[in-house]
Amino acid sequence: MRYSDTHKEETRKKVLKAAAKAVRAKGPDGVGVAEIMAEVGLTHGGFYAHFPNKEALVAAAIDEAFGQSGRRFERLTGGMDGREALSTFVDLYVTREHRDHPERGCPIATLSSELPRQGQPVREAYERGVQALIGRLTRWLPDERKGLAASLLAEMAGAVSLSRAISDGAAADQLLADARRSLKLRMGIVQ
Amino acid sequence: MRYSDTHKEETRKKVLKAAAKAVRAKGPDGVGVAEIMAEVGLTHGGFYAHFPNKEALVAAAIDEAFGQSGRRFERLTGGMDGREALSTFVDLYVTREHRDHPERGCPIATLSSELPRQGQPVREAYERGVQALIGRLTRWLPDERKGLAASLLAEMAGAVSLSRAISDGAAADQLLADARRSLKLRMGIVQ
DNA sequence: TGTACATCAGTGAACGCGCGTTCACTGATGTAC
DNA sequence: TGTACATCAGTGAACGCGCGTTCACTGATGTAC
Repeated sequence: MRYSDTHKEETRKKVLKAAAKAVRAKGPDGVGVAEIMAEVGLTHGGFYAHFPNKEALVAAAIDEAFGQSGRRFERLTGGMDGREALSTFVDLYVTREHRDHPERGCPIATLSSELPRQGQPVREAYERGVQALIGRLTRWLPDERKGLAASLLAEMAGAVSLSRAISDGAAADQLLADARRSLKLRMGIVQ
Repeated sequence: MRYSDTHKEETRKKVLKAAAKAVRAKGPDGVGVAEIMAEVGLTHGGFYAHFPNKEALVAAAIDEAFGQSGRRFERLTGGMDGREALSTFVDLYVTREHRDHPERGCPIATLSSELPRQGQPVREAYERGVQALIGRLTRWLPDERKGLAASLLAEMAGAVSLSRAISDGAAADQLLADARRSLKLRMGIVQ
């Protein structure tokens, strides 16, 4: 063979990472096959040796994006108890930093509204990611509040999402601060 | 003149309404000029007598969509005091009905994530709509909670948006019920 | 009153462009004999 | 050991399609004289 045994797999991973980045930054419809391949240093024709079509790439990219975010949060909350982990999570998620950098943020805040209109494989990948995040929050929550995970996640994503529409920085900060306070109350972290 | 004095204005309004419907159902990038004109019974070439370009149509359609929703909520809460209006609003907004029918729902829940990536005129129209809704909520809230309007709206839109990603109907209903309870607590409607 | 001209919403062919997808080909290397 | 052939990731031209936009034209009616 012309290339090493792992070469093809490595190329696929590079394509996937470039696609995950593009999906975060521009949404599922903002990803272009030729653009992604060029970013990896290849031409568009080679794409179909790795993925059957664009939709499969987008679905895989969404899995990858959720995977990246998940691993990041695992790393940042590793060794913490539930209470501390939740508090850290809220303080990382519901922030000006997250508002201002969708390209490295949570896929939910970036994709929520347009995802219901995507094809089934893409919607399934998205739901897998959402459920994984709900699972993570559920594990951290005390027994009597475990059922709230989904609605807490909705509040977090909604706050970041709406804050991106508000051009007045101070008002956006206020929104985020109010959301953090509400979330921590609901989680039982503060009174 | 071949047409009545108001004919052109009427046509423009029909185009705008069709566009508002399409924007709600398919997002800003799902609106096609030819499709919208066909829906009104015209051909695509005539479009440019009414709008300078597609972006202007989308921006106007978003204004129109927010206007429609606003008038609907005004009608449904007319004559109520703040407390009752807020409660009614939450019970209309954070529901399975709204989750299942984005095409007649709030533009925020349908557009939030993709709007930051739109051009300036579209983003401005969206922010106008968001601010109008925040204003409406603020008027209804008691003095000591007025600042919470934006974060309450974020929680409502986030709940509807995320519930659309959850295929298990019972889990989605639970999310919405939890959100309604949290919202009414934060509004001071229930304890 | 009649005729020539202006007006203007709407028509539909055409253009340009981006983009997903296909496909014949390349060229380096492994394998069969 | 040498030669012919198979393999396969990647190339790049080409195709089809959708879509926004342009533009010469239509045809009904109002207006000037």
